[in-house]
Amino acid sequence: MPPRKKSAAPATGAPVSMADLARELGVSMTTISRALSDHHSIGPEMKRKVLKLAKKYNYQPNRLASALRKGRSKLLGIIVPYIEGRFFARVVHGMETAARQAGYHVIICQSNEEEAQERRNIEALLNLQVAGILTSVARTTRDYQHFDQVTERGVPLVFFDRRPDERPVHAVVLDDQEGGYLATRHLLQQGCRRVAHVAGPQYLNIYRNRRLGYLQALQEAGIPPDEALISYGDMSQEAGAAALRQWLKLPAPPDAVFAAGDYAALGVMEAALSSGLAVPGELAVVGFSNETFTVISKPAISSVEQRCEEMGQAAVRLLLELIEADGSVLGPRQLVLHPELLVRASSQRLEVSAAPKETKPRRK
Amino acid sequence: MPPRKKSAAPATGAPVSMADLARELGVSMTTISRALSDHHSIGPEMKRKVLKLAKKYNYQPNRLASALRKGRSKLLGIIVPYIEGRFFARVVHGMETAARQAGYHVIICQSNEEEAQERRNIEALLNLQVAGILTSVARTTRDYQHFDQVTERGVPLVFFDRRPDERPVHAVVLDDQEGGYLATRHLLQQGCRRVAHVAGPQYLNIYRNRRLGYLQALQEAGIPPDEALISYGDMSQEAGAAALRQWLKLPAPPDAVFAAGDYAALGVMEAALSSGLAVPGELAVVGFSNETFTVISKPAISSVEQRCEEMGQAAVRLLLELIEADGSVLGPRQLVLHPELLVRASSQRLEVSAAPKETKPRRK
DNA sequence: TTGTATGCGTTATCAG
DNA sequence: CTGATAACGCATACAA
Repeated sequence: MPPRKKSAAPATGAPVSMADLARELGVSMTTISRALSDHHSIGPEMKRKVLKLAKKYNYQPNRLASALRKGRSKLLGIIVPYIEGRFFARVVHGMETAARQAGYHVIICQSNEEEAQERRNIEALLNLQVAGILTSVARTTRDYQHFDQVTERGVPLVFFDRRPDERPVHAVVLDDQEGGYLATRHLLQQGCRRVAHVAGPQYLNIYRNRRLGYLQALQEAGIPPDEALISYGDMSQEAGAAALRQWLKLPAPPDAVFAAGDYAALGVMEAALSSGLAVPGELAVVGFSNETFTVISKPAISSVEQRCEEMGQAAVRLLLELIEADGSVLGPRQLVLHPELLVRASSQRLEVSAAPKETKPRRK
Repeated sequence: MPPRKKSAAPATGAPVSMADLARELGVSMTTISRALSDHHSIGPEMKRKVLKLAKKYNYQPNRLASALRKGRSKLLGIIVPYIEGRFFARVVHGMETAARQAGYHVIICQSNEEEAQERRNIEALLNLQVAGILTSVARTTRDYQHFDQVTERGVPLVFFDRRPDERPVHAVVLDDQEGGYLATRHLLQQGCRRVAHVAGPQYLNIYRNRRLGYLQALQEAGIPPDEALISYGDMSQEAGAAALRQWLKLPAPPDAVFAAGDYAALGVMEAALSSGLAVPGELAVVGFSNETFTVISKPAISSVEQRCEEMGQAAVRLLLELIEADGSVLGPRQLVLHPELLVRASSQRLEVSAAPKETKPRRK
């Protein structure tokens, strides 16, 4: 192979290093390094010259070398259960945007909801010397010591949406209870008196909290909860439909349903319509997650918006704060985001006088 | 700060280096390095000892140092216009999966459809010494020299879905023309004779090709194309609705519509239904992209599935091939994936005797 | 204000 | 089969 040329020349796409620039200018590498990082001890004269030459040769710093030297890279690791769902895709969108603005880049890993994969991802990210890690715990994770390993190594860790319970961790979460409360209260305000609930797996805190919010709203309205009106399932469309069919057999069937997920809400609604029930007239329905199809379905489904992008951005901001604090942060930092109820046709019983369809039409 | 301890001890989460292991075992770093990378010139005895110690101290290699030394990392850069859409999220899912299986990690960047951002992303990825780059060109990109820069630096580059026209690049794309052809032919086979087309911006090759497929099917059936039956727009739901309203004013309105996107198809369908037209009875509709809502809408919308995950995996496989070939690949490598028409209710005019709703029910 | 020297953790090239 | 040594490109403590 051809020997390295003496004078820096961008003939081919050859990478130019600081040493090359130093040689060319007849100064030391230190000067170059300082000039490029805008160190105060460099004369404006020199600075100009260095920058000019750097531009001329299109100098590009080797971030890896820099990271190796400094012991920390400008990389953030993200571990999500899966990326193709709408929720995580939107969160990652917010994260990438916030990270980029701060000069960081993000490495995406998927755990596929498996603890073992999560463990491997953590290890790999640490080996890549990431500056911090953002993660949403896999469904199957029961043991959390691989997360402890992260903080023990001095790498900041922020959980988002799904966090380990009862552990003092940094986290950004949605107030799911508030979401459940808002949805249920809204149904009660529409005049409904027997509000049923399609609940998700209770070992997941998000579903537990949505259910708590449901109960809170009932209690506030002085309505005793009725376990017969709560259906536990996997939140699928079919689960929602099945739940409704059961409820219709009751002596006093519900006049409203709050489903902890949009697919279940859709299932409820379709089962209702095909049983000849009017929606929202005889059965009002609210879902959760603001999936794309909620706007499109007939009638459009009211739903709780989770502010995914904000969650992503907030998580990155918190992580960067921890990174810059460099271990001097004491207690766990928590950030709770507030959900937003989007009222659409499926729950709109009372005629709203000249009001827009969605209470807060913030989306484009 | 406390001085580095002499003997490697995992008291805190202190990173253990090869030097630590070497000291502990009383051998040289070279031996450690070789034993860990399973070099042939290391005795099985020694190998065992090293591996045991590495496990004991939970040694983790510093990938950055390795990459710096070898001049290439195990990182792949991905640049997508945006990650939160279903299409790119699914593609990235396929990419991450394939990359992980090969021991690589992926860095995600978004261009936000802006050429300037695309340029910055490329620069940043090169500075991170990625082993290769996967990208889908931003809408606004007119100048391609930032891509040339990548290959000039010796870094393999693979385009997916959106590729620069007329340039000899490595690319994995969907056969959009075939998609348009399949959709249109299917409508003709259903007995439709006046098939209209909602087309997208023609400066994007994907929409151009879908339109070509449409024309091809017409020609094959001996039906002369009618420009009055082609509507050009932004593929929004409203654009689809507007197109249909226009067509209904024609002396001979269409009896079928192939829309180059699902949202437009939905718009067409809803406009038709609200004009009292029966779907598929009086107007058959086929969309493109297999969006989630197509299954959910009433009637369910027939659509062309793009095999996003396969595209992502294929792109990664091609990229890895180029990386391992180390510049010895001559001409541009092309890979064309075949779309799949999913026939649902919106286009099903003829009764299919005891056939499943979707022709090839491959999805779960 | 600038330069010298050293090390970050790994791998490759020698020589033994 | 193993070891000493020199890089990779950058950043900093220290000296001038």
